Amino acid sequence: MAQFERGLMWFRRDLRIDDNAALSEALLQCEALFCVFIFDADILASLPPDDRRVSFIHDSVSGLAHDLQAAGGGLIVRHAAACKAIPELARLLKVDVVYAGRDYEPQACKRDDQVSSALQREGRSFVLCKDQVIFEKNELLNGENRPYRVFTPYKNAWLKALPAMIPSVVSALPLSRLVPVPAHVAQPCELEDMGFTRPDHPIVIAAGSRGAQALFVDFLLRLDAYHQSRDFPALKGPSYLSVHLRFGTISIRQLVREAFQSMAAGSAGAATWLSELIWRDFYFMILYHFPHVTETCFKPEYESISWESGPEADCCFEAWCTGKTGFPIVDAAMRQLNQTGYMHNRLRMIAASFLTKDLGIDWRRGERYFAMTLNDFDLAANNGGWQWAASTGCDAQPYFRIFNPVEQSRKFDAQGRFIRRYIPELAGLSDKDIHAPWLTPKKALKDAGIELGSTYPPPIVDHASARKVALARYGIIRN
DNA sequence: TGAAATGTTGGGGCG
DNA sequence: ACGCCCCAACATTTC
Repeated sequence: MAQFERGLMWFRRDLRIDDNAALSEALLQCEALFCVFIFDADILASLPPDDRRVSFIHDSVSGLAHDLQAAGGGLIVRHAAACKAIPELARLLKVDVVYAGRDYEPQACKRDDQVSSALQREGRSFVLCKDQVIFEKNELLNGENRPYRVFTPYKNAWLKALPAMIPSVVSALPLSRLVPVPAHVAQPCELEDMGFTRPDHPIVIAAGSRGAQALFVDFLLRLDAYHQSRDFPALKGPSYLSVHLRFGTISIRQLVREAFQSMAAGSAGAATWLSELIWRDFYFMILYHFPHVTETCFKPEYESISWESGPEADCCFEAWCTGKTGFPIVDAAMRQLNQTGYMHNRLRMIAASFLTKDLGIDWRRGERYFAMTLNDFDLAANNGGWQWAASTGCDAQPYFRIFNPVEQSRKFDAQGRFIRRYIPELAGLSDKDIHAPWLTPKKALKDAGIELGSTYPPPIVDHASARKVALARYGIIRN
């Protein structure tokens, strides 16, 4: 027996029908269910017109609309401020309830509070369902009944609690309750209508849940080798599913189910990959319990660090952003980001370490740049990753653990294959020389057609001295 | 999910 | 054969 007569499913970061917690619940509780996606004008206003992510979302929304139509329903699409548009639409459609997947970002929580009160003022309900994560809020607490701050014990508790949390079978949904888009609410919502254009270099990953499933199937063939290949940016090691997880075109439960089963069957690759998925849950949890991390260091004492600022620092930051630091692995990483919107995880650590430790620039500036450029940008994971690298976060690497960009390059791109891909002007250097052109004999440079300072920049800092400066900068924490 | 600095050991060259 | 030195290789400590 359904609880409500008419309902509205509001899709946000869960652009799929399969294994969608809020949609499942809405279908079970409503006799008739409308569906909507809002291109939130409040968010879109700050994005450039050719933002890759907007066209990816647009494609994914089209796919979702198609899937809903095929099931006998439909997707209402709007370009508006969501906090107003949802209550208005609820009134127009005379629904009793609005369902959505819960969002843990502070701004989204605020928006959902507004939507909730606006709906309740008119006697409608607003139901948020856990969908983005496996464990949320207080579902995993430590012995003192407090949120975990260290990853390893969190992971152990997570793994122990998992079997009870994940349902192994998804029951069939009453899709016949889906309602098509009523003629009087249909509106055109093409990219151009919203002031956006298709980017010259769109996200290369296929959008929509169909794109996600194809990618997942392909990754499963490589899963067992994940732990061996994932750290080498020249290899096809990662799942590349992050952008799909970001927009919910694939379900985290589906991924975890697969990873857990393979791990139980003895796959070391699956165990390592599952650990990465747990990191994702961990950072969602941290953001939920400690929302101050969006503005300040998780560890308050790290706020007393004085970062480099002024024209010289601005110049260094610019060089970092554009991939002109003179450190090939860092520059290749940043050029991959700028050209594709993706950066390999190992390179994210190297680039973040370089900005904060070698250049002494505030992690928040790097975080903001990644937020603008990463296809898979997610506040919780991006903030967690940056604070980890900057040593300011919970369970961060100790501040004295400083990456040497040349050592990292030699270790993880030994043949320079990745560097050559993104810095073709260095391609002529030998495998040995390509990691540090400034140490290369003059003749070898000349033979490779390189002139430091004109074809490729000299190193922007001396790592050994930058390291000492960083230790002194962070040393203030000890006193 | 470091790397540098420092300490220790042992083989080999050499007088 | 022996002591001495050098230094690579490895281990431990430190940041």
